[in-house]
Amino acid sequence: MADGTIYLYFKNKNDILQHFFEHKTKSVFAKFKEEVEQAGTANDKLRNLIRRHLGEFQKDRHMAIVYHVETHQNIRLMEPLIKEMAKMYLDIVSEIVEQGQQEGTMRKDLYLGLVKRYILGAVDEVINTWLHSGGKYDLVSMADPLVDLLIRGIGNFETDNETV
Amino acid sequence: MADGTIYLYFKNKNDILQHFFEHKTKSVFAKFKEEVEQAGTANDKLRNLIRRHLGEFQKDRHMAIVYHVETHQNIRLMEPLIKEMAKMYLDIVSEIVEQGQQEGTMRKDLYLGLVKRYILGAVDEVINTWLHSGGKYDLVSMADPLVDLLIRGIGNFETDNETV
DNA sequence: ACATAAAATGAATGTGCGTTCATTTTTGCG
DNA sequence: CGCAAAAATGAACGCACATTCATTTTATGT
Repeated sequence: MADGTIYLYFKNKNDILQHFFEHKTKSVFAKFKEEVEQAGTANDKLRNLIRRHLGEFQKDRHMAIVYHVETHQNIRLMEPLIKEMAKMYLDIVSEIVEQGQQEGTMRKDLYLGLVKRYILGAVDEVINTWLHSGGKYDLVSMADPLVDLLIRGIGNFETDNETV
Repeated sequence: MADGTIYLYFKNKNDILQHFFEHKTKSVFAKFKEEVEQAGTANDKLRNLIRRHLGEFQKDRHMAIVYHVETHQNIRLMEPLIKEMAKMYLDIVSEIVEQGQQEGTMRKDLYLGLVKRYILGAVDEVINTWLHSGGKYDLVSMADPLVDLLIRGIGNFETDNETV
């Protein structure tokens, strides 16, 4: 494809990014929701979500790079779209956490906005590290240890009371 | 200051960033270490570290912006310096976690490399959200709730056995 | 096979940003 | 002051990258 060809289909670079993200976002979030629906417990939903999140970014490195550059730019070309994505992620996380709270498996005293940043931040950093390693190792294998951290934290709170 | 003046002191833009980060990194990590030394328990050290981390980024918005843009660029101008910073952060986190493990307040089964991404990712995301909000609210006030999440996670593991 | 429309091409142009350097301004000292 | 050295200036340059458009290539229908 020649340099100018793309301008027959898109207005400018911003427009290209806009359409690319809009398309990709729809497709990826549909998959996220699928994963969440397929699982029963909130913990399983979170695990599936993050596995899929890492999986999709591993599968499409170009998307991963553009996403990471764009979301951390000072002046973002696609501010509204990125905000919409953040909102969608918040919704998914909220749904999972609220279910977990009803099940009694997740804490009641959680500020959902912060939990979303806590989860998305950790996932993004894992992806970022992977990207800058040149994508040598399997990204999805990070999912389970990461989810374990997200749910249990780094603190040690003995689970069994069998200490006699 | 005129456009060209800075080139009397630095070779090029890369050189400017290099020196800026080198200087800033030294100063900030010195403060981090101070915070860690001042606290007794591992939990307190982590809380101090993150308070100071958020505090320093809040105090110097320009640094925060450049840091966030640079560390997420595809081709990073200062790859080695950024890697060095990541290493320093890993060292601090490792030191804290290892102390916590000896105290019995932190889990023994932790992969330190992942814990570093888990912590740094969450902190970075909190800063990123703050930056894109225009820095309207107090960033440091996020420290305590965030540390609580990092240590305890989002899972609900009843602490008291007084049920009955 | 030919005509016409549709699509693609890539050289040329515009633009923003990093960088240079001849000139101007400021500083320090007798 | 006066004068030389040091520092600062900002117009001008160059380069990378976004964009345009006259021309060429490909597709479609009769």
